[in-house]
Amino acid sequence: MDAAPTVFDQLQRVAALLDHDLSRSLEPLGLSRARMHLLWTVHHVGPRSQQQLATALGVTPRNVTGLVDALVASGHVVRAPHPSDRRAFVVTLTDSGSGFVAEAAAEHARTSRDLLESVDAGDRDAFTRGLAAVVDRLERTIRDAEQAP
Amino acid sequence: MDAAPTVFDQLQRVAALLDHDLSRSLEPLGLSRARMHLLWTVHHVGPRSQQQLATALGVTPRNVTGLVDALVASGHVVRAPHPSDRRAFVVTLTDSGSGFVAEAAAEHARTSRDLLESVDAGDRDAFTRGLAAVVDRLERTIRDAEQAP
DNA sequence: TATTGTTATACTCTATAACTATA
DNA sequence: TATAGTTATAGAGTATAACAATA
Repeated sequence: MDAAPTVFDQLQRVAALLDHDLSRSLEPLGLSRARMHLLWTVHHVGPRSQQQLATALGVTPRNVTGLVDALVASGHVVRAPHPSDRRAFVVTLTDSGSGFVAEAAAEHARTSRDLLESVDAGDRDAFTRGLAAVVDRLERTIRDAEQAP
Repeated sequence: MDAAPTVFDQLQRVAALLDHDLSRSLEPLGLSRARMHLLWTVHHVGPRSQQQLATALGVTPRNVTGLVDALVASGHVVRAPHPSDRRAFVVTLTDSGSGFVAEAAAEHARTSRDLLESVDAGDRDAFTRGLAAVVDRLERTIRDAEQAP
């Protein structure tokens, strides 16, 4: 018989399940994780140049070109001319793109409520605090690892 | 100013951070996530045929062919003849592969301990219970969604 | 000279379909 | 006939490098 799963195991399991759940909800709408991520980022930081999006997403500018191409083709974003720099485009959500992000946000809120309700009422505050602490610790670990390579 | 992050947001953040951390630790060793997943699976379920690995990993047999090819080339696994079915191979870890999995397991244990220690001592039990409840809920949600498509 | 986005090229992971050798 | 694994082909996501237009 196996030992009890560690916190790491469980968090990995959560990651896999979230990924599975997200992909499942996105697929019928013809949107991949990477494209949704770009859509989501544009929604949250506002219309930006492809360079800025590349930085925000942590991928190369070339990669953003491909993702924006696909999202333009599917009608979720448009490339608008940059007001002061004729080399650059400003990537902006269409109504369709905005509606899509709003729907996704609503579903996230639903899932969030369900997940929190699945936690015993007396454990909820401690769980929430613990989760925040874990996020902090992971962020710090990664920052440290990147600063001293 | 943004509202406080939801449980969903935080779990997604954890997923992204874990992914980042794992990729970072694997890259210098020349192992991708997908290959490590196969290695890990062989370690946990024991030497298996490629068909069985495909089922365990939730990918196509063709995909397993490619991953095993790469892991054979890097010396982490070998294809042994199946004792009773001459069509099949049994994928087995080499010493190098086993050593690698052991190292990864040790690092996971370390990370797990660090993460749990980052949670306030009084919150730890509730956090652990809450995490288990969330995993259960996610698994149930996905199972339900797959049974009634 | 430096930056923005693109073309060119390549690699990994993934999938489906057709094929070979065995069962 | 059915199964195990492979070849053939395709597509998404990612990367680097070289190049055009513009800053």
